[in-house]
Amino acid sequence: MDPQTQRLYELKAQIVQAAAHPIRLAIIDFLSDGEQCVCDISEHVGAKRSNVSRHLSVMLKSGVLECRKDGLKVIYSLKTPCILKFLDCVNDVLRHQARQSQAVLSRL
Amino acid sequence: MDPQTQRLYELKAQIVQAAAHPIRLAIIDFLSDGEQCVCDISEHVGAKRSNVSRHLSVMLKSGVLECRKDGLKVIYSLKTPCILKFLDCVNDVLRHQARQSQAVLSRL
DNA sequence: TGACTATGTGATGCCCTACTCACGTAGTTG
DNA sequence: CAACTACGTGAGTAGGGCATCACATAGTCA
Repeated sequence: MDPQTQRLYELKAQIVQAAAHPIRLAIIDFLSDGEQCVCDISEHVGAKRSNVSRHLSVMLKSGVLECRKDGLKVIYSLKTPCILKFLDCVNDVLRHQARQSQAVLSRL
Repeated sequence: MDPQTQRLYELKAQIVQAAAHPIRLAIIDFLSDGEQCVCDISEHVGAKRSNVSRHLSVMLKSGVLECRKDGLKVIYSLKTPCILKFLDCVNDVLRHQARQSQAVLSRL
């Protein structure tokens, strides 16, 4: 595999990695309804502000989110609508697995 | 956030995590052309067999891949076509970022 | 049966990530 | 200015992921 292709996979992996955590998935889901400040996000996902802040910075860095300041608050929002399609695909996979599990169990 | 919702996010994160690595992305891409044995996968992605074997088992465990034995070889394949849509979405995000970067640079 | 091939796996070391605490900073409000 | 709020971040720690080596296993073929 040539270096350029490898580099491309690294970039893709960075994006996927940005979503590969329960809290981060919950944040993305929450933001799909519209922009939110850190304190509301923190309360919604049930994690400490400092922790949420770090997760947000990871997603910010990898280009999944963007933010703006509004007085004291910092408002985060999804940067691309693509990321939601992304999650739909994950749901598809999960449903597919569930159906398969059920098919196996029905033979009992 | 109630425990069931949280559990659901954990399941989703496990699937996303299964794809969140350059080698694993390369493997998924390679398998989109059809099933392959470990040795061919290993050669294609340019990683040691033992390492590839571990990556494969991770994706197998999280339901992204499936496998069958054929003589000495073990043949791996994608379990759900959904996972390819998944990667298309990642490409969308990447392209989106690239356009944005280019838009910024064009102002030089 | 003995040599060989393809694959999986325990053990190890290293590095990265996630979480928490404590503190600093920026902005608001009285 | 003083108190307060919202947020980010350095330090420290625990845990997990990844790559590698060495070895075990299963199957093939002469």
